[in-house]
Amino acid sequence: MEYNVFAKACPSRPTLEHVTGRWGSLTMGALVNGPLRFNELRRRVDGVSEKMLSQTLQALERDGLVHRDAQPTNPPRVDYTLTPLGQETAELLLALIHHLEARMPDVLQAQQAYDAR
Amino acid sequence: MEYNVFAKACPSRPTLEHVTGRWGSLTMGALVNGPLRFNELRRRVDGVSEKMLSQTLQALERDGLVHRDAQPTNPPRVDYTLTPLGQETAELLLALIHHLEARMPDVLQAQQAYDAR
DNA sequence: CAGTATCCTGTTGGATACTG
DNA sequence: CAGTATCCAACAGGATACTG
Repeated sequence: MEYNVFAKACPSRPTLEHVTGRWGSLTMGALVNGPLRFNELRRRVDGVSEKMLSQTLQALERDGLVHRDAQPTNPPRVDYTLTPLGQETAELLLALIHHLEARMPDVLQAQQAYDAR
Repeated sequence: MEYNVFAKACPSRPTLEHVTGRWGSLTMGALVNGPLRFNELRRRVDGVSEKMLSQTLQALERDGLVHRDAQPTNPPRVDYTLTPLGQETAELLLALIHHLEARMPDVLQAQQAYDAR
């Protein structure tokens, strides 16, 4: 069986969207250096709401990319970790992110040229 | 100057969203093997509407990732190409896409285990 | 062919309040 | 702390019709 993300109904497409989506990519990226708790993640992923972070983590957990470790203590403590598959994925994502960050001067220049037309 | 996509106001964040967004990633991926015309792209990126493809291409062109080459003929002919920066970016994106496609069996298994809880 | 314009619906997603 | 529940505004995005 071949998976092809360019096909509308391929099951890989939702997963790609979870990984590359607005909050998915930043969440994966934030976890690449080790486990984080819910509110630590919220602070790292600047701008995310509780609701969206929760939804994002659930989708990534369901895809087997993130592992959720809840301690039944009071107050509760939940650590989020990348699974091995998630770690590999996050590293590819980070390569993309770092590449874009490094080339932002070029991007900004292109935007100015475009807007000046 | 340092760019950091995890910061809410960093100019790199919109660009990351263009590249990784629902249609951006597929559009970049479709162009990695060479130029395509508008309707060729539409067929490759299964499910995209004219409107979204047009918007996506404009955003990517503004970021300097895609080059738009319009011939003033009748009927019109427009070729979309990746810029050198776009080509580098698309290759990193493709690495991610291919990795996910290859690991989809693991993902589907994780989803089933999650849903069975 | 390569779009743009318009309309309209569904989803995204933020704010707020509340729970274990 | 780590969420869930609810409400609502904004926007994404599809369908259709039209233009150069």
